[in-house]
Amino acid sequence: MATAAARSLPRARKRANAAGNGDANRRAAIVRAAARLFRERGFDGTTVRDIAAAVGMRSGSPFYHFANKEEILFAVMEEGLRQGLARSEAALAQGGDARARFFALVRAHFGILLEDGSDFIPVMLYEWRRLPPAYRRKLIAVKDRYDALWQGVIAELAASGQMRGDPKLARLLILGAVNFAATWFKRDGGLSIDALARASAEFFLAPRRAPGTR
Amino acid sequence: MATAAARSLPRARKRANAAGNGDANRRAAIVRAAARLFRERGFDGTTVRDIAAAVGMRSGSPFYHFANKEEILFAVMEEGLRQGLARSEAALAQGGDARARFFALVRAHFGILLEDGSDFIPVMLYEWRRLPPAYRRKLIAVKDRYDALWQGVIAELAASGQMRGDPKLARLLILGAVNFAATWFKRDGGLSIDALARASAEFFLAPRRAPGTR
DNA sequence: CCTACCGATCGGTAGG
DNA sequence: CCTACCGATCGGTAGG
Repeated sequence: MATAAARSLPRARKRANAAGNGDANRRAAIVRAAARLFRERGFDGTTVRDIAAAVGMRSGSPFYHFANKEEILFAVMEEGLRQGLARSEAALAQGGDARARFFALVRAHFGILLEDGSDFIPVMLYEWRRLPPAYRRKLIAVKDRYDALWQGVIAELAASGQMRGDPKLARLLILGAVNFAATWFKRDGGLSIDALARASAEFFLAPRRAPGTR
Repeated sequence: MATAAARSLPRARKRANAAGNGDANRRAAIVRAAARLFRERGFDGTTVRDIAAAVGMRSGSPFYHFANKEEILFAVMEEGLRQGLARSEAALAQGGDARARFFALVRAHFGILLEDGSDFIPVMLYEWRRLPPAYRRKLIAVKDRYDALWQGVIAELAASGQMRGDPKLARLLILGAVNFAATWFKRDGGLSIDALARASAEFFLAPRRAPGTR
């Protein structure tokens, strides 16, 4: 998790971390504040001074924790993928048939996008181009694992006639539809995240045959 | 179309336009170049110098045509909506049943997002937050007209059992899925825009009953 | 539309 | 992690 960051940090920082003091908490606070600001104002629209002020530091101090601004962006996205994978795997671990697991995955992903403090994945979706290619490569492997979770469930649904079309296209369309909710969903709009997830999942699935019909 | 810009432009510019010379061409060239750059690098990642250089001007010259950088962004989005509305209305004007018009609308929108030189609407989708609120208000009315075109066709499909779920949610999910293709679709990927549009529209529609079954 | 320029801001650093 | 600072860049302008 800290592999990429560790390579370019000052020696003093590495010592502090090894000593097990509270340094990691400050780093996590920076990442959290940066995620919120990057989501609200974009990467280029957020200054390192903004991030520092949000955690009560002076303007130069974030560079004690990160070699440069891009590394903060990388840390935000890495944290998003970590949380997203953990949450999605937990959803799938509850078991049930393909339909139930699909519901759980849709609900988990809406949560990652729309719940309070869930700024990490939206930043990854909307600021991806700002991340230098060298950093991108490190995240793509993790993104692929995330996509594979979806692909597995969708392929299962397709095989049993519960979802139409090519499974890969289905995955891209479904994830696109869900991801775009980050731009239009308002929590005070009367629709809960649970209800949104349920209705969306139903929309994507082929209608279930009522028992006793054929 | 030029209403918003005209208010804040230098007097010399207004005179030139009224005289009917080629000034408008230079302005259009700036908007086109800005659209491409904003899409590639984002609004904050693009400098006015970049835009000027792309059309063979010196760094200060775009300000002869636009009062400030935000006004260039506004012009890009305004042009995108103008083109998008014209193209969508043309698609609908071809007539046919609701299913055929839905296909035409999906195809038109994919074109607006994915064809060469179609940078205007992607900029609107991905740089919307960068546009100052006063400018946003002017565009929302046009955006609403665009949404209404989709809502009409989708409501018709829903009423005839060819689309499931709440029509408004269906519109948001479908447009989200289509819009997100701007981030993943590669023209050299072997899938044509036509084929993508056909397969996607089929995915969203409830299965058509085969003739002779019930 | 160009020349020449300015004030402000920003990412980043040295040294403690 | 702070103080004090720098070099570069950027949006924008005056005057022609």
